[in-house]
Amino acid sequence: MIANIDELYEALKEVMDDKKWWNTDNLWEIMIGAILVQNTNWRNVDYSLQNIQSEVGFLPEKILLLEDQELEKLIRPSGFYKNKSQTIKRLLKWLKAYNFDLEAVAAIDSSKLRKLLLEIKGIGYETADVLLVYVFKKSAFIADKYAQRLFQCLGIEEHLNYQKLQNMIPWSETYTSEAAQNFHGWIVDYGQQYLKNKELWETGPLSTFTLKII
DNA sequence: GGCCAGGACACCA
DNA sequence: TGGTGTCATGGC
Repeated sequence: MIANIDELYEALKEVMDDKKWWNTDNLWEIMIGAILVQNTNWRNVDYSLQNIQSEVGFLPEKILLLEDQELEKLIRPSGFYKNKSQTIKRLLKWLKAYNFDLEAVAAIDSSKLRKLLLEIKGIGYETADVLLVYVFKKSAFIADKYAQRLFQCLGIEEHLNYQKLQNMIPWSETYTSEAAQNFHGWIVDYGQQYLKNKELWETGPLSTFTLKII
């Protein structure tokens, strides 16, 4: 268990820019981007998002009307396009039962909503948490690869995976959705700047941060 | 030309 | 529960 997660939050806040992680307020774009970015470079995702934007403008009804092959063609640049196109359709079909009313879905209790999202094939822990935090404005700690790398660098000895790290973090829902977004965004940014290799890590401002492990 | 990028899943022991 | 192969593209 990590005892000073709040100190890490403050330390990141101190050294990182307060930029928005997504360049859009369109929740449907964020949702689809969250699926497309699975194990994929953001640049490639951007090509796909532009294709979807120009073809159907992120309207969920229109996306569901696309033939499988049409959707696959639009998202081809971001890779794994057969899997991802089906995941997008499954998620949108699930949301159709709520009349595409994202506010109604967001009203569902956080842990129940997480379970429901995880029942959708193609949505795993990370994507579910990203959707919770960025689309449904819930509070959660996103324990992605960059977070795992960061905590590994900070001295966690055992090999981490998504669940292990998340279980080590006593995440309090007193953190707002915005705080959860900040935390995640800062960690990813930090990872891209300072977690490429050991030498880089040692030049970073967090290399002297001391994790309290209990 | 090999390697990587904000995963997820089926299959196996 | 935990490890491994598979799904795929574009940029560096």
